[in-house]
Amino acid sequence: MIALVLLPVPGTAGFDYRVPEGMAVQPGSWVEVPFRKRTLLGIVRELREAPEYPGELQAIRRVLGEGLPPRFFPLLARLSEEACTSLGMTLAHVVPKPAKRGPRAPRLPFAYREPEKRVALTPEQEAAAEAIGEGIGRGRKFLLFGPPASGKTEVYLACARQAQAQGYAALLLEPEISLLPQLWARAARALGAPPAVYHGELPPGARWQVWQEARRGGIPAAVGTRSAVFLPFPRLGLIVLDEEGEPAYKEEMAPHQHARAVAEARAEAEGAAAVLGAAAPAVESFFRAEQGELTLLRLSRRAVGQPPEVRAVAKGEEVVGPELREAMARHLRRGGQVLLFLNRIGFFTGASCRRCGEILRCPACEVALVFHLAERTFRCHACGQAFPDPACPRCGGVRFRLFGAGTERVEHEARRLFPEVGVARLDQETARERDRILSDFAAGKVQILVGAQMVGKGLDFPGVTLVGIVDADQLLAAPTFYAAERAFQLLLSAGGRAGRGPWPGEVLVQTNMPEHYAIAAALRGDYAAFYAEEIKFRRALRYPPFARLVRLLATGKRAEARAQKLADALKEAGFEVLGPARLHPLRGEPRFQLLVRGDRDLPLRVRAALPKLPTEVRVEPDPLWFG
DNA sequence: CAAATGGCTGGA
DNA sequence: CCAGCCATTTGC
Repeated sequence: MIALVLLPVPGTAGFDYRVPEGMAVQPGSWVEVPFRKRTLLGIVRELREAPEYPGELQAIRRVLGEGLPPRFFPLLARLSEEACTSLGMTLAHVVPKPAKRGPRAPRLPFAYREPEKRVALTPEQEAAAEAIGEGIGRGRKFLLFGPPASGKTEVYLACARQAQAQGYAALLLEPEISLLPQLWARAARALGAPPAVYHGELPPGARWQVWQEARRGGIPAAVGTRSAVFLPFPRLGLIVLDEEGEPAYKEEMAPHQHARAVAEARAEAEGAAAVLGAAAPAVESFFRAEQGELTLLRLSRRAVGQPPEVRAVAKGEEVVGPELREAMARHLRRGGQVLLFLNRIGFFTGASCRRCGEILRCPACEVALVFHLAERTFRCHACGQAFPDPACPRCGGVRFRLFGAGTERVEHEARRLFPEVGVARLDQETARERDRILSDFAAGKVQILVGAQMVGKGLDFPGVTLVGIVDADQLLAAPTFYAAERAFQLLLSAGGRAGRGPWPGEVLVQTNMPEHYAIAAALRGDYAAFYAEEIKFRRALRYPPFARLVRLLATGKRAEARAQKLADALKEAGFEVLGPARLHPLRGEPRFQLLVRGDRDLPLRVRAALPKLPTEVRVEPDPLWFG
């Protein structure tokens, strides 16, 4: 007997190995095999009578358990092909490896108390849950569109209960780990038992254990992040993507899959109902709902609290301008809590030489260095290198004019302005203490919480009455075709953190472009208005959903020549190619990027046109970022 | 991917 | 003429 084994090696369809007599191997098994002078783990793709490989075969050393039910191969093979990577590489990233150490209990959510919530559904929620319930077992796909605090989670949980009642598993996804504890706590109560937890930061033992349990059919419900979208439930009834427009659902590593696409493919293949939930859906998803590819379900109003009052105020020289300061004072005086949101970390975000004006940059990455006060050092945010004592590369000067504001500076400002209240900061730098910070905030030990990304989303603190967006304009400058969509999403969801309790909320947006359509629509909480403008722009410039894109990133010493060669070859083959464009180098490595534009089957056509690619070129279908 | 191979440059 | 460097090929 011969086994075709998929190994974590690029550009191969697998390797033939002999199966020793009596060894229990089946498609999907993890096996240990000799490979050159080392030992590798691989997954058996299929068993054959005769080898395809003409040479001498080696034998499988041992079987380490079951990895993946074979019915998943076609989906994963398609994702691999679209990203021009091997199925073996994809499996190595997607399927947890057998863990030697005994499984540890998954680390459970932080210990703040989940506030009691009303359980009865509104008629709208009821109707949505019913429609989705009918899609269970039928592979239907839904877009659940409702403003912040309109009770989407209640609908998800009602659907999960229905799935369970019919003997199906329910999978509930969030874009970030930080959002899992609340969902987990609510699901535990709504479903009568705590759901399993699965995400990329689980220790290997726990990962393996949860995956195996799911495969054996022993898990009725799970919450997780994008990596959980592959959990191999034998009977999957429901997959929910909460905040489906969040870019965190897109995997950065090959095969660069989007959890939404995987969820939909699984819904089609396994008959599960797929629910994409959002207050600000991806433009692409809303468009698909309009086209009838997704069933649109609307929740029209808040089920909890009342809509916040949202205002734009001019962004002047000060980090926290006078209006925002006044509003903070007012809310704090009344006992409210304040969230301040800024999407950049560090203290000063730029430095220029006092003698010659040169901007201080990372010598290996060319990006502007950011000053961090706590560490008393400049840092490159591309490669992470620290520069405690930089000198101007042009004139040797050592005095700098520091400018720009990151979360650390906002925190500092908040402490200076309101010395009598507790201030905390939650961003990448303090993420390790996330649980403690959020518990302190929930307990009222902290009144002002300053944060980046992770503060804007999902968190549900009834005491928050004021949300301040420190710099809305910066969101629009991102290097992506969907900067406006992202800005709208972030403003709306950050704003949705205000007024979730009994007290009315207020949102202040510091901006110098209050008339920009994304900001203006976000101020009114008007997705329809935003969508109407954005879809015109996408159509005019032929961006998704009116085209698909594939990004090719060439790195290494000969990146430029390589990118140019690829561009020429693709143009020759009739593709529409944008670039090559030079990106800032990373750790001294040059990077050049191409974008290819085309229709539905673009990734496969690109793949067919580029039979063998060097490892220094990565291919990313449906990219979101071009930086 | 990491190791092995093959083709070219350059040194004496 | 071969060490050293690169790009390319190979592994089963």
